Amino acid sequence: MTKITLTNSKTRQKEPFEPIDPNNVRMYVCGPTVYDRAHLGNARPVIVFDVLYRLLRHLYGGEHVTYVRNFTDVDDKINAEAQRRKDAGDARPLEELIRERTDETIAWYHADMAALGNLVPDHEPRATEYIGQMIAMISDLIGKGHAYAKKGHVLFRVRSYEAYGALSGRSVDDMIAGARVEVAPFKEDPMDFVLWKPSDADLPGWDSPWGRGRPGWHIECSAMAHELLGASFDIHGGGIDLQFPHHENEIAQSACAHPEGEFARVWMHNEMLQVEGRKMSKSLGNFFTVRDLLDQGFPGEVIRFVMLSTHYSKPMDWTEAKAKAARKTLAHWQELTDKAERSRRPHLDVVDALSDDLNTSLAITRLHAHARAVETASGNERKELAARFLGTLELLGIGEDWRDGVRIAIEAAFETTALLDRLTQRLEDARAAKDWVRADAIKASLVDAGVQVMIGQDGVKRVLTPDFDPAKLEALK
RNA sequence: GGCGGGUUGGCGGAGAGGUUACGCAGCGGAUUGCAAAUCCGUGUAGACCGGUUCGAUUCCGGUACCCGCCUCCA
Repeated sequence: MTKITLTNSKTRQKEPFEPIDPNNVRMYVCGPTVYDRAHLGNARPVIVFDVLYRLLRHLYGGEHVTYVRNFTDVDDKINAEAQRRKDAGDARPLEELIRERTDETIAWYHADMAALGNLVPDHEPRATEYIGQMIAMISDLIGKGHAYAKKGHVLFRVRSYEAYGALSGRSVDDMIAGARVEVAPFKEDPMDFVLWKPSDADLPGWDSPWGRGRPGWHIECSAMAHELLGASFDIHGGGIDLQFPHHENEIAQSACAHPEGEFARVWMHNEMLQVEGRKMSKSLGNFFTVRDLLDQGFPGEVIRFVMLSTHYSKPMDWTEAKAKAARKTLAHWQELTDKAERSRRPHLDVVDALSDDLNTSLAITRLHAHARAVETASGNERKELAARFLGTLELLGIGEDWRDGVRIAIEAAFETTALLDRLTQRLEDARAAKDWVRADAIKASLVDAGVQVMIGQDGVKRVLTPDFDPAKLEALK
């Protein structure tokens, strides 16, 4: 079987991947805080780890892989949004407003991530549904001397965990010297972090041994990962920005609470996304959500393709030029696989590329070669190659809705098929009559409306391009 | 200050210590009524300075510049 290698942040090395249990390969990826629409940067880890999920499913079997991605629905940004609505005159209790906000954000997230061609993980736990497990874990940590309660807070005692900082390559002393730590009077050590914090009356809270309060950010992942995947599991993923402090703290909590396990064996971090060479930020005016792009007419698949064209370990630069090129490539590939059946035998060299630390860029390179092979083949061989090509694309989550020909769907949607047929017939007639002036005029107007016209041995073939404008076509009646 | 990523031909972007990456664009050709699409061919790349080596863009050291994280952030 194909062997996977993955770069493990924990060891900073590319290592052969050996699942703890090949019959149940387990991965956990940090999901979104559900206070607003997912931005483009949020989409990168989702797409990257979706490809990993697909690869694992392909190699180990769909029923032998468990993928967990959480929703963080306890957070001060969520509280602030709910409070804003309350201040705006909504009379309902805050709890209800929060639930409404998180519910609607999760629905958006599902829609947007589906539009990008991502599979839904096997479990999508919400933090609020695991408060009991978090409280139990915190109590356990206190019992073991790794945490302490003070003034309604519970803090993790960083000095009690020797390996703290190993994942991110930092030492506690260096970080304190670096001085960017919050000093709070109730902390034994400035690096200690919050496991539990008190909530006043107008904040969401749960009863606990330390009074009414809410969990700190990091504990949820430790609690949910343990509940759903056990004390040891295979892969933990997320953005590189989470490496510290979030993942470092997760490790500390989980390792101390469950010393019998090893928590995550392999840690994977994707690099950040940039936009036209700059950090995406509201202040630079280049901030946009996935939904913004979709609404601007970028197909989800194009966004996905651009994301996969850069290796996950490198900064990814989103540019319109890349999107344009991706659109062109995908249009061609779609044309190649039009009406093809999907084979279940993907090309091995692409599987190999993905198995080599998820080298999606190399996988795409190899797909180009396969595309050419389809193009140059004919008859049954072409049919077979097209089927395998389509089956290979599935590993990248591309082409899943091409099966019946999106082209046909679009034409039907615009109710232009009949009109197109008529115009095509007119072109055929003009050609048959060798009336080149008329033929050229018809062709030019079709091209102007965004219809690609291809004249070959067996007549006129037309393909709708992304620039297709039904209004212009109507004008040709 | 600490930690990390990057620097490859016009643009994007990989692998490999020595033999063509690949894609887009460009150029030449085939094909075509003309086109489009496609196919074939075509690129004096590897920030800079040292080192290791028979040989480095690839390994090692240093320099410069760009980006990010260390505070909520994927």
